[in-house]
Amino acid sequence: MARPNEVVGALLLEFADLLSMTGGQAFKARAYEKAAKAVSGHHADISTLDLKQLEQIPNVGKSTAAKILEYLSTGKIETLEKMRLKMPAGLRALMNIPGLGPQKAVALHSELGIGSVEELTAAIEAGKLEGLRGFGPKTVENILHGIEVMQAGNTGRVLISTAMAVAEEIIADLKQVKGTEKITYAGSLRRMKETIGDVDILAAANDSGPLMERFAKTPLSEVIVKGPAKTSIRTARGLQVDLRVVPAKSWGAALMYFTGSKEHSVSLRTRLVRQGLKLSEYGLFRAEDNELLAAETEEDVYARLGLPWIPPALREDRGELDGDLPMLVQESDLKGDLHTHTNLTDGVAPLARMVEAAAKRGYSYYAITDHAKNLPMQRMTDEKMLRQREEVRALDAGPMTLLHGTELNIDPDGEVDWDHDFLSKFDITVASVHSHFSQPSKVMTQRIIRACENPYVNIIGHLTTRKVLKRPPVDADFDAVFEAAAATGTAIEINAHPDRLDINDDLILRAKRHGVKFSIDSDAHSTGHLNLMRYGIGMAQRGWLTKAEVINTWPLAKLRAFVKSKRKI
DNA sequence: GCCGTTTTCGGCCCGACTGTTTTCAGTCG
Repeated sequence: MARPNEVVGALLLEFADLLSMTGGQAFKARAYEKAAKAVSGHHADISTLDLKQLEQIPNVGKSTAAKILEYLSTGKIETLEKMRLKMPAGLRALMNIPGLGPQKAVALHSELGIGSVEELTAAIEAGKLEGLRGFGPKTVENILHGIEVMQAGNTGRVLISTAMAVAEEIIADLKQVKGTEKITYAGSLRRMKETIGDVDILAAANDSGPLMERFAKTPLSEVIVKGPAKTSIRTARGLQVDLRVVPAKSWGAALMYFTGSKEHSVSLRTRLVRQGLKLSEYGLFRAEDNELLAAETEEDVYARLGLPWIPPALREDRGELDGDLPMLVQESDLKGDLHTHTNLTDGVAPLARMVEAAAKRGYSYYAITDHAKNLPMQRMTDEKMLRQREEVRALDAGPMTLLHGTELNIDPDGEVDWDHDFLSKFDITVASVHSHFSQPSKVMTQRIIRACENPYVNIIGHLTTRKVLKRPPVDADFDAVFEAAAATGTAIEINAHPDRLDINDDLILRAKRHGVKFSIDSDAHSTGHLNLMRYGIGMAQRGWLTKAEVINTWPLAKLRAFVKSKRKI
């Protein structure tokens, strides 16, 4: 079952949508949207909070707090129920059609009684929209196309790696255009969010024409809008890509503007309005006389606002404007990878190739952690594992130190594959849940805590076992797990594979509060996967992590001491 | 509905683009 925070967040969002459809309440709707986001992302379980504590959540006031309490005690929110009665359930789905917002949705309902996507399609086919104010032939055509796009499942979010590949390909192409002074990706991709809704590309050039022309001709894509400052396309796979072109002198302000997040920008803007300033994509200006104060670099603009440059991963309005910023962990801080596979189990590359590729990354240590024997499909045996250890020792000629480890299976009771004697011969171990995902929360929690208590388990791998956009996380009391991990000296993995990104930023922030240590690992099954670390680093940065909190940035001696001290418990 | 160095009322980011409009509303990010 989902956390109460997410359930209530979704209800508040529905409330916001319904409000925006009734019109004239735009600010109220926005307030509920903000509250919804704050509640979903709040670190504490809202079902454990009282009225006062609920009101402490930013953007949650008396009214929303009361609604949350009402939901927690009765299972529903009376005012929401009443609003639902006024609007057909399918009307909200109309807003998912690209180009169709709340105003048009409600017009379709009040004028023609349309309350679902099916009814809208039928009405268009019957010509009923002709003559309806605001619905000219072009609009109707766009709506039909929007329905097609939506029904093809082409409006959702994509993995960050998918978006990154598209962005890097387009940028490489547009770099060739004459007159392009700078070009980079911005938006949620630059902030390293786990999924990406659309790709924002920013370029600096005096004349935007050639860039826009070239971009509009991107193969296998359709143009959504095209103008001198902004052009949007949709790729065949349904990913929207926006290109903005600004003069080089506005680069910093524009990069800030298009990097967002929206919440960060709004918070920043609200503050500076009070100082008599205003910020747009063209620069920071004094409000009274429009004097340009800063624009060329992000550093300039933030500095003029009395702020340090804020790393994109922190720009989520989670307190980054309020005080000291952490020295975020960087990819160059990583001294090794502690979770990797070879073709002895389900990897595709032999040991020597993996080691060679890892050495090229400049690591000072590298752990081989093939699957353990209780995962039958991997056909692991004691003998195979011991033979691999000999191979690892033979290959270990430095300067990169090889660690022989394994990825253990946390069985349904919290036990792992081998006895203490066998386990004690590994240099380091990862333990992960690979089956029985749907245990009740209490059982799952105890299961993982028991693994943490095993003196030979050093890292819990992909804790929630979720697959991004595919499989939900397991149900467990993660705060209890983090408490146990911190107490036993067990690190929690940040699995860098873009399919997993497990744990994610929200959980990292919660884990941090318990004093947990982390390990950022590629979980590589091929040499190419070693380079996926960038996504794990992105997630760690979004979780405000510093180098000191990440065990694979530590020197080898300190890492070995971390393993050793747990075995003494 | 929420918030506060403009603090219990009055403002809430703001610009680009499209379509329909005859000066602007709606949508989007």
